[in-house]
This record gives sequence, C-alpha cells and structure tokens, in this order.
Amino acid sequence: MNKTFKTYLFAKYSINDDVADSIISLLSPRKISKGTVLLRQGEISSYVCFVASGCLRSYVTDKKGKTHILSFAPKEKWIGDQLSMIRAEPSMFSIDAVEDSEVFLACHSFFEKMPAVYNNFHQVCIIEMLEHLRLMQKRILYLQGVFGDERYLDFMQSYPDLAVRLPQYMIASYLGISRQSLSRIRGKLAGTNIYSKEN
Amino acid sequence: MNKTFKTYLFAKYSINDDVADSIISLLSPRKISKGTVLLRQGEISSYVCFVASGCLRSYVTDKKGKTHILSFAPKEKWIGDQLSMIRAEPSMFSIDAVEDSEVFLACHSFFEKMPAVYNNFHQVCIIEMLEHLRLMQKRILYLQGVFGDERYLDFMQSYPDLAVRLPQYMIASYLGISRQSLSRIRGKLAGTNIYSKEN
DNA sequence: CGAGCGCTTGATTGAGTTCAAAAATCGTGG
DNA sequence: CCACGATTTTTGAACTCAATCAAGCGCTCG
Repeated sequence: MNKTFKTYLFAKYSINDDVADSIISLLSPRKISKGTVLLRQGEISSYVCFVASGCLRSYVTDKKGKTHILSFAPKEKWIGDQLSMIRAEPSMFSIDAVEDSEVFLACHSFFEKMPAVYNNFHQVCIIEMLEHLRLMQKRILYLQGVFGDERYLDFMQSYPDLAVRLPQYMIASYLGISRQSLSRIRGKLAGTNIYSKEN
Repeated sequence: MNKTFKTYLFAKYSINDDVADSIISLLSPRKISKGTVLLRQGEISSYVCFVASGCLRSYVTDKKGKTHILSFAPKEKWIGDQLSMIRAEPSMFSIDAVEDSEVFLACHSFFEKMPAVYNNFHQVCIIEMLEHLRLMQKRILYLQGVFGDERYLDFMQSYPDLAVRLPQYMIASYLGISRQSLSRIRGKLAGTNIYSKEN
C-alpha cells in the first residue's frame, strides 16, 4: 500500500525517497471496506483523506432520505471537508466508500507540518484545488443544462474507469437525474453508438 | 480607491502600511463601467481580479445564446479563471461588470511575488478557495433540489445587498431557473411574508 | 433455487419552461 | 417634474421534459 503511494509521489511531485518517507509518516494509512462511513454530515471532520485505491464519495441525504452525490474520489484524489476540519464546524456532507479502498488520513497537523517537509506543498494544494473547483463549475453548468444530454457522456469520459465499476444509480445521483432517466438516456445512446452493444 | 482597498487589507490581514503599499504596487487598479467585458469564454485569461467596489459576474453563453451565471463577485471578492491564466488554456467562462466597478487586476507574476511580500499569502489563498468551493458545493446541492424552494431565500440571505441591486433575471440565471419562475416564487413568498409588501 | 438487488420500460403526473402580452419600473431629455 | 421609450417584471395559457409510480426482467449470491 505504501509502495504504490510512493510511486505516485515520485511520479507526481518528483521528490526523493526520504521526503516520501517523511510525508508518509505524517499520514495514517487505513484499509476500509465498501460501505464504511468516514464522515457523517453534521459531524466535525477531523481529517481529510487521500485515496490510494478504490473509490470514496461525498454525499448529502435530504429530508426525504434521498441521497445526492457531490463528488467521487477515485485513486489518487483527495476527499473531505477541509473547512469543517480547520474551523471545527459541522460538515456539510457525508463520506463513505463505494468500493473496498485504501486511504491515507491527513489530520489538521499534516497540513501544518507539510510545508516544512515539502516546500512546494501550498502551490500543489492550490493547483489541485483549482482543478477540483473547475470540476465543480463544470457540474454547475451541466446541472443548469448548458450542455444538454452530454453530461452523461462527459462523465463517461472523465471517469471511464468509474463508469464501468459503479452502479448506474450512483452515476444518476451524481448527475442529478433519476435512475430511470439515466437508463433511458443510455438506451437512446445505445441505438446511436455502434460500440455500445456487442450483438 | 486605493484607500478603501488598504482599509480592507488592514482589517482582513492585519498587516502594516508598508506591506499594504507593496501589495498594491503589484496590482493594476482599474475603473470599469457596467457591461465592460474583462474576459470572453475561450480566451486565455491574463489576470484575475479583486473587486473593490461594484459587482462582476462570471457566466457561460450556450449555443442558444442563453446566459448562465456561474458566480457573482461583489465587493471584496476575487473572480477569474486562474487555471486559464496559469496554464494558458482557454477559459471556460466570460466575466463582465454588472455595475460600474473598481477592480484590481492581478496577473500571473502577482501570485509569484506575493509570498515574498506577505508570507501567509498561500494560507490565505487556500482559505478563500475553500470558502468559494463550499459555495459551489452548496449551489450544486441547490441545483439538485436538495433544499427545495429555499434556494431563492438562501440567495437573499447570502447576498442581501446584491438581491436588491441586481435585476431579477440575473438572479434567476444564477439560480438556474427562468425569470418567470422566479417571479412566481416571489409572488408566492410575498403573500407569506409581511415584510415584503409595504401597503 | 429463491430472495434481493439493480436495471429497464411503460404510463401518468406535475413542476418549470416557453410563448405572448400586459403592467410596472427606469432613465433620459425636454 | 413630467413624458416618453426602453427595459424589466408580472401574469396567463399551453406545452414539455423529467420525476414518480408501478411492474417485469435478469443477475448474483447465499
């Protein structure tokens, strides 16, 4: 588990072995099984987490008990409510594992200590946040119907791996449509796209 | 213009006069009139901007020519496509002024030089980005209908000043509904709320 | 093998959109 | 300060798309 993480660190941040070890020593590795809840909306988050393998999601449950997925975090993505952690405020959403996953937990002190260990840390954070922000902006535009039906296709492109691993109803929840509607969209697309049916 | 900006810097970041001057010297102040376009979607953004007074908005125009507002930046907020600037990629949205405004433009070098001038700069950036991110997350949930009709009320609370200054159709565009629908919602609420009608 | 879960499909319904037109508001110049 | 045109908001009616309800199918796993 640590080894794949190291490989990732080398590739992404071009650091040496010692630094990688220092970083890992600041994190708590954990293996969690599908369905494990790491954060419940309203609780104060005490860490954010980096996903080494598998997939987590953040979501909100409304008063009718319906689940709305805010984001997925597959391999090599961060997920968590950092504001909740920093300010000790109740978090806005819940987080759980949609697959058996390996994660590294980063508590508040991780973010305080990291700049000393890896001095580009803040810049890297900012870039990753900008990317995440753009994803959110894109989602808002999709939800506002800017691009029409293409949101499903875009999801398939953005997360080709997830699209095959996750159940349809989760994708529907992420896209903000009902599972029936997604099923109909898929049906329509299957008629259009020669690659989607193999008979 | 510079003076109100300084007052803001003092209040928010508790820095001294010299540092404030240094910061201002890294920015380009500009007065822009209502309707001025600072960035057009598809162009590469060469700066992001801090709004000292007035209000800007970011928005996307779809193929039918319809405008979808992504965010407003009133007084003391940042707005821009930083990823577009950093990576010299086409920006996803346009930016214009919805009122006569005073802004400070920050080009790429601003972000490179700031850490030397004000060493908490990155932390401050990260906090502001986290707040902006939370706003976006909230919007996604609203668009997914998690909180029902309350999205309009929430907007009134979050931006009480904007709510009275901006035309309704812009608020509708931000909320992702048609102006007619917003008008009807307002009508319904006016019957409920004794403060909304003064006769 | 049967129970449960997820996916699909059909029929119905309703919230929100569009179209159209009237009413209200704003801004500008006489 | 009023009048006029332009813009914005409201209201009504028809319509549309996606949600919901409901039923059936297929797969997997105990």
